[in-house]
Amino acid sequence: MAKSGGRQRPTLEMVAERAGVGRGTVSRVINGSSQVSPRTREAVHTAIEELGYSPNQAARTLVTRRTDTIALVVSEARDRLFADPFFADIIRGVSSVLHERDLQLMLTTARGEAEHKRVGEYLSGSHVDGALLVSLHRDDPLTARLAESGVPVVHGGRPYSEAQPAPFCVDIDNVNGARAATAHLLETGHRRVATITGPQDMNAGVERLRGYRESMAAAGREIDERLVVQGDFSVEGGAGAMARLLDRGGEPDAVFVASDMMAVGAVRVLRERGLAVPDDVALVGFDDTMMGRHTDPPLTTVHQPTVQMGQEMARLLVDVAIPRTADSEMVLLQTHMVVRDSG
Amino acid sequence: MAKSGGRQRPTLEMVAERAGVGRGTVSRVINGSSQVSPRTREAVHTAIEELGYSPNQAARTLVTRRTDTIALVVSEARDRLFADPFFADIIRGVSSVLHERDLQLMLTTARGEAEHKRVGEYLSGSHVDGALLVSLHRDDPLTARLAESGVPVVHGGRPYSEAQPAPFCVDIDNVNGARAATAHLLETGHRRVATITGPQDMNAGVERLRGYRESMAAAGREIDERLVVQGDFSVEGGAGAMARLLDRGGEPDAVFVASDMMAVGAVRVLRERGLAVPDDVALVGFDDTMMGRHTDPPLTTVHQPTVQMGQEMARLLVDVAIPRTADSEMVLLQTHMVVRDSG
DNA sequence: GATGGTTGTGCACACGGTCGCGCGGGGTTC
DNA sequence: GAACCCCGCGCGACCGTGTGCACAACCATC
Repeated sequence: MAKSGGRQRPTLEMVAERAGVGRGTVSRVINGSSQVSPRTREAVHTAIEELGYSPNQAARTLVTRRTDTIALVVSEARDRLFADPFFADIIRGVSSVLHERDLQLMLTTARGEAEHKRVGEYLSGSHVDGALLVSLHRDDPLTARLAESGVPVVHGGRPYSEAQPAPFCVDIDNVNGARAATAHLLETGHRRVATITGPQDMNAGVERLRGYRESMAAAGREIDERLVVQGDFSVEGGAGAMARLLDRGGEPDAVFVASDMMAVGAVRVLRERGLAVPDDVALVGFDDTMMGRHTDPPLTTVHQPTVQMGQEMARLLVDVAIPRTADSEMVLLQTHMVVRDSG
Repeated sequence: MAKSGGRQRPTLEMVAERAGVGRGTVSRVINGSSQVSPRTREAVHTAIEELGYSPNQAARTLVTRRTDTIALVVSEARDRLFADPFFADIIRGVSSVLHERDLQLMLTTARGEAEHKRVGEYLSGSHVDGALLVSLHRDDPLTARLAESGVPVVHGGRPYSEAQPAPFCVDIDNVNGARAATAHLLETGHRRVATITGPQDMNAGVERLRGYRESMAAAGREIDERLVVQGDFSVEGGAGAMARLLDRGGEPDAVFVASDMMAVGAVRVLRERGLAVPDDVALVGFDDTMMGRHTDPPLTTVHQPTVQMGQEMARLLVDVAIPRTADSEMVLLQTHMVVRDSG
């Protein structure tokens, strides 16, 4: 077409012409700038400046096969996704590292067979240099699909099953955290310590329940199964679980709740029933999200370094998984108790 | 490992060969599939299936100049960004619309001259089809830069100054919302209604203050300037502002707080000083984020349709700004009061 | 059976970079 | 002063896809 439109984006060629050099030289200046005289470089730089040139990523990607883009895939329905500050913190951590490295962040959510298929195809299409997978459930086929197509992947939290390959993985010590939380409730003199678990098709949910059981066993307590109810990490799920817990008649005087969001829901239900926190029922959460700091009472909880988890994931992907400097690496982050007023 | 070095991504050419047709035909089948016989199309489709072919986005972008990717740029420091559930809701709305349209979401944060320059260059580099700008401050040079380079842009919230062009814009009626909140406090019998404002280098901050002033004027109240303190939309900012408000001695018995996050901070400070909410000091927030629902007491606030705002932004960008079916369009969303317990 | 119209397909160029190859010229060494 | 090096740079072949254009094949029409 004719150059009618006027405002044409400048190309390498135009920069080269203006600077009085060849395309290749301009390219060299922009990238590694290996072998080029200071004088020429200067000329090229001013030409770039004057034209307001910026390289066309598509053209570059076509030949280098690098996109300088990382995908963050969250396996949740969109409306649940951002309801939990946990994800916000992950994004924050990931974002900060990618920013240092001059990489872009692509945000994707997917839940269910169909969407996972779509996302899998997309990611396999060399649109991104690698992918970060978060919040995987048991039946998520994404892991296998990506492994097959050779896309570098880092998992946040281990997949549910050992069968799913996760050579690169950043996780927190869920078992230990849950153990500490439960132990805290036991040590503060509570007789009937219940738990509201996370979804049992996620590793984090399973492990936090295991920690609870281990801690109870270590203290020589039998577990009344009426005191174990399942939630889904959401506020409403927590509320529902707490209601069921009370209705079952196990008469808990303390609850280890496997996420802060659920704890928020639990507190609401307790208050509705006229029960005081922590006097009638003590509560310990998990995650230490912003929510817990500002509820009433402020939540005693297990701090997990969520932002750091995002950072480590990004680092592992960019520094190890993509360059393939190792075949596998696992980062395990520790938790610690944050004692506030709820338990 | 680099096993199967032959594991080459299939190209159009390979598909064409397998289907016994020319490259062009395959391309036609994949895209508009305008003029191609059913028999040929079938053959091509099975060839695609068998090879697991997926088009190379970079090559396609290079010639079509379309990336099928939209950028969401949040003009805040990264650590403040996701601390506010407001942004989470925006992302949720944007994401849902983009998903329907088969578009990808690129997430970017930028604060300050240098970062804005970088982001501006990046976005001008035809890496995305358009951009969504959120949380602009007065001095943000991004708007002008992008307008100049011809990148389609939709603003979330009007820019601070009329001088900054924002042909496509989705905003909420801040003035009306603030008016309603203030009026509510006046109508419930409060004598000395103060306000904690948002940052005054942002339009939302300015307008919510204006709504407060208008409402006070309409009720015939003089404004004691000791009752007007500035916050920054954050929890800590709200806490600091509330402390200053109390220290100034204006003796407020109610406060319109220009964001829920600040209200959370304000509640904390009031409690620390032994003041009851709402009995000693009533509070009305703004935003109606998840936080406000679970604080104690639950926050009376001005609901703004944040998710919908994200959706409208995405729609406006994709349906109007990018195809340029109109030169400008402004969407104004209404707020409504949500009366809970804090005021 | 020749002709015209229609439909479907192959061909080749363009998109804007990267990178290896090869060359010219200035500095060094005998 | 000539031979040699090597640094700095231009040149052109790709990367994989979209698309206008020419053309072949087919059917209908006279």
